Amino acid sequence: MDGQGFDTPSDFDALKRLVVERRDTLPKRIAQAAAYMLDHPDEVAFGTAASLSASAGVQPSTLIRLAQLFGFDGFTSLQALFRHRMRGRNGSYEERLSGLRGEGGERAGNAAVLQGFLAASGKSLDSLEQSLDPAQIDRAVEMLARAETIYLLARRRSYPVANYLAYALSKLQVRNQIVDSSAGLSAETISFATPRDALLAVSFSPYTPQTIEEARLAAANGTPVVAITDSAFSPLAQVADVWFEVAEADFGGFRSLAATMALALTLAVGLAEARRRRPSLSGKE
Amino acid sequence: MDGQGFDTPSDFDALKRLVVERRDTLPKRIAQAAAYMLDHPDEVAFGTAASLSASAGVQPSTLIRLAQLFGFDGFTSLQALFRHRMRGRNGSYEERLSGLRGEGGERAGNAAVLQGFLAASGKSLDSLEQSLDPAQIDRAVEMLARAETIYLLARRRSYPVANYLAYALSKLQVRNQIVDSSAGLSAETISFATPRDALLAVSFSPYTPQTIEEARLAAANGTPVVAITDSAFSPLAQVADVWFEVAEADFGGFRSLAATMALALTLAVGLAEARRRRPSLSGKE
DNA sequence: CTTGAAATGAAACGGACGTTTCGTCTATTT
DNA sequence: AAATAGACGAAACGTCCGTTTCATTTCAAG
Repeated sequence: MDGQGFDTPSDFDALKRLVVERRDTLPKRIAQAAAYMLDHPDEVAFGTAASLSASAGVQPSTLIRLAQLFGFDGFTSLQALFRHRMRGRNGSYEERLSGLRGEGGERAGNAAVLQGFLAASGKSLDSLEQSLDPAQIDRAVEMLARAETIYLLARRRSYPVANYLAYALSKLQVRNQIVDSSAGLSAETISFATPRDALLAVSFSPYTPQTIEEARLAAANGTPVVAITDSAFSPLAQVADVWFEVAEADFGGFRSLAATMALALTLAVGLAEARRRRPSLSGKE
Repeated sequence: MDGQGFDTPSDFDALKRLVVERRDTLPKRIAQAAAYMLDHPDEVAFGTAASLSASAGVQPSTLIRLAQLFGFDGFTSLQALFRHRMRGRNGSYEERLSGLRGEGGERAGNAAVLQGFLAASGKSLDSLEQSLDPAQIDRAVEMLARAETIYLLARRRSYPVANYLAYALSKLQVRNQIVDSSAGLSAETISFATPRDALLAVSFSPYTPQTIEEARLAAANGTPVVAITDSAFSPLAQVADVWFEVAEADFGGFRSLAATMALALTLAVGLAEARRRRPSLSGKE
C-alpha cells in the first residue's frame, strides 16, 4: 500500500480519467504539464523529457514529478503508456490497400477481398475526415433544416444512400420524399419541389444522366440543392448551392459507400438537431 | 549530385520500394538489418539503435551504415521516417468515439457529428476485421456460388445493403432477386426460392419480424440461407446455414453500415470470382 | 596465391538523456 | 508576523545513446 488512494494507470485512457478527476488538486505546474501531455499524446510518445518540458513550458523535473505523483517510476514508464497507445495500431488503410493490390495480383482468397473492402472503406473515411470543411456542413444543414420536404435523389450505386437517408429522416420525423424511378414518375415527383423545399442529390462518376437532369430541374425551379459527389467538375456540383466532394476508394471495381453514408447521416442528424433547437425553422407545425 | 542513382526516400513506402528493388545488391548484413526494419516498423519507431541492432542480430554500426547507404545523415534521420509513419495517424476509432461522447454531451457542432459517424464506421470496420473467420467467408461464398438465383432479404435499416448487393450482383452478372415488400408480395417472392437457389438475409436488432419469418420459410423449403446479423442469439442465426456476426457501432442512434456493406460486397465479388474460376458452379448456362 | 577493396565487428567517444539534488519561493498555518 | 511544508527552478550527475574510428575478415580479381 502506498497510500495514494488510486492505482497507477495502466493505459492511456486510465491516465486521462485520473488526470481529469484530480485536476483541481494538482499543483499548478504539474497540471500544466499533464494538460499538455493529454493534448499532445503523439509528441509525448516520441519526444524526450527535455523537448516536451520546453514545449509545455515547464522544467524537465516537473515531468518526473508528474510521473512519480501518478505512481510511475519516472518519466520513462509514463512515456511507455503513450507509446503503447500507438503500438498495435494497424498501418494506415492507404498502406494496407496498396499492399493488397500488389501481392498475388489475381488469385487472392476471399479473406483478402474482405480486407480490400475494409481497407477501401477505411481509406474513404480517413480521406473525408481530412478534407471536409466544417462550415460547409453547417451551411448544408441550415439549408436542409429550412426545407418543408427534403427530396432525395440518387440512382444506381448511390441509391442505397438515398434509401438509408429516407429511413433516417423518417425516424427523425423529418418529412422526406425519395425521387424514385421505379414507377417512371421521377420527373413528375421532382417537379413538386418548391423553393421552400430542398433537394439532396447524390451521384458519382459516371454520373447518371437522369440524376443530373432532375437536379438541374429542381435548381431551375428555385429549390435549394445540396449535392454529394466526387469532383469539383461534377455536373452535379455546378447546379448545387452547397456541394460536398467525397473521394470513395474502390476495390474490385466497387466503390465503398462508407464515407458517403457517414456524411449523409451527419446531414440528417444535424438538421434534425437544428430544428429541435429552433423549432421556427421547421416548415410545418 | 551524390552519384547514388536514386533519391533518398522521403516516406516509409518509398524506403520499402527502394529496399525491395535493390535487395540483391545490398551487403549481407545491411540487407539483414533492412529486412528486420521493414518487418518490424513499430519497433524501429520506438527502439534505439542498440536495441534494434541486437534484435536484428547486427552491430549498431550496421544500422548507421544502412542509413547512410540510403542517403540519410544517420540512424536518427532514418528512424524519423518510421516515426512519421505512425504520426498523423489518428487515435483508434474506439478512442475517438468515446472522446466525442464524453465532451459537451449535447451541443456539439455538426462537424463533431460527422466525426462521430466516421469514428463509428471505422470502429465497425476494425471490429469486423478482427473478429471474422476466413473459413466462414469461404463457406458462404461456396454456397452462394452454387445458387441459381440469389434472393436478397433485408428491411428497414438493413435495406440499403440489399439494395447495393442487387446493384453489385447485377453488375457481376449474377442472377438475383430482391425480396421487396413494396408490392406486398414478399412472402410470395420468397416462396419461389428452391433448394438450388440461396437466400442472403440481413437483419439487426431489433429484428424485423417479417425478415425472420421469411428467412425461416426459405430454410424450411430447403433453400440455403446465409445471414448477416449482430449476435449469436439472433433469430436469424438460428435458421441460417452460415451466419456472420457484424458488430456495427452506432452514433446518435444510427448504426453504421460500413462493415456490413464491406462484407456483403466481399460475398458478391467472392462468389463471382468462384464462378469465373469454375464455370460448372453456375446454376444456369 | 597475392592483392586490394569492401564489409564487418569491436571498442572508444562526445553528447544528450532521464534523474537527482539542493536552494529558493510560495502559500498556508499558527 | 513567524514558521513550515510543499512546489518549483536550476544545475549537477551518471548513464546510455548515436556515431566514429580502426582493426580484422571476407571475397573477388589478377
